[in-house]
Amino acid sequence: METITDNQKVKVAKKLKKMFGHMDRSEMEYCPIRDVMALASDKWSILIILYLGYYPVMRFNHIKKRVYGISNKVLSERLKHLETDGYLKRTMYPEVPIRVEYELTDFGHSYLKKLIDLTEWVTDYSDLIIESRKAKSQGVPK
Amino acid sequence: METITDNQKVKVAKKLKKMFGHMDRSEMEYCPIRDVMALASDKWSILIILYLGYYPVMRFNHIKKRVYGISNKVLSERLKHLETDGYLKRTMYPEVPIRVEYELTDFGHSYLKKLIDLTEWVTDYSDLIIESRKAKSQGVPK
DNA sequence: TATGAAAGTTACTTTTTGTAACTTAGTTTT
DNA sequence: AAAACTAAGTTACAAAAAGTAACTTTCATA
Repeated sequence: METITDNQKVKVAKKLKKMFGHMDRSEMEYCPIRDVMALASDKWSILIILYLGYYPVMRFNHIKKRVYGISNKVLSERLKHLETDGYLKRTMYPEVPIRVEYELTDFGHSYLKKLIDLTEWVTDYSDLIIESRKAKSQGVPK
Repeated sequence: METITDNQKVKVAKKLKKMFGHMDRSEMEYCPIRDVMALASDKWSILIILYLGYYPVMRFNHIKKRVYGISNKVLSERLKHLETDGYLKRTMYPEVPIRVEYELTDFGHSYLKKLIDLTEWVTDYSDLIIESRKAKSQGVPK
C-alpha cells in the first residue's frame, strides 16, 4: 500500500474541513448527505450499480442471478429507490411475459466511476485485510 | 454533472472486466471482496473513518458524539471490526477513568482517501438526488 | 461511604432482511 | 378448452441486525 505522506494528509484534512461544513451537525438534524449515502453505499445497491456498468442493460432476473444472494424483495426495493434517486432508468415492455429493462442513467454512470475506484481499492487490498483479520482473531501471543 | 463520453465508458468497462474476474462467481461461493466491502461500505463505518480523518485521535465518547445517532453497541462493534480488519488502531490507557484512543492506521488513511472521493461526489450531487426523489414521488403528470 | 467518569456490555424491543409461496396476464402445449 | 409456462414482481411469515436504556468496572475525589 502506498504510504501516506504528511503533505497528502494536509490535503485530505482540507477536503474534510470542506465536507464537514455540511456533515458536522452534531445535533440530530436531518442530513441530506447521510440520507443519500445510506442508499448509495448500501452493499446491494453497490453491486447492482457495478453489474449495470458491466452489462449495460439488464432485466430483473438477470440482475438477480448476478447479484447472487439478493432476494426478490430487496432487489425490488433497491431498484425502486435507485430509480427514484435518479441512478437508473426502468423501462417496461408490456409483452407477455412482461419484460422490464434496467440501465444506468448518466448520473448513475458518474457514480459508477466513483464506485469503481472504491471497489478497485478493496479488490487490491482484500487479501491483506483477510490476513489482518486472521492474525488478530488467532490472538497475538505478544 | 460531467457527461460521460463513450470513450470513458470503454475505460470503465475495462476496469469492470478486470474486477469481475474476481467478483463474477454467480454461484454461492465465499467472496472475500464482498466480505470486505460489507464492512468498508457500511454506513456507520464510513462515518467513523471520515471523522477519524478529521480528528486524528478520538476517544469512544467523542466518536459517539460526532457520529450522532450511533448506539454504544453498534459503535463498539464497528470499532472492533475496523480494528480487526486493520483500518484503525486502538490504544488503551489503564487510567481511571479508563482512556481509550482510536486512530487510523496507514491502511485506514489509504482507504480514507477513497471514501473522501466518494463522499465529495455525494456532497456535490445530494441536492440533485433529493430533487429527483421529490419529483418522482409527486408523480410525474407527463 | 457515596459520587463520578469513560468505555464499554447486556437484556430486551423494534426494524430490516431473508424465505418461499403466490399473483398477473397473455402464450403455447396438451 | 384447460393446463402449464414466463417474467417480474408482491406478500406473509421467520430470522437477523440494529436501537434503547440500564448496568458494570475501576479507582480517584468529595
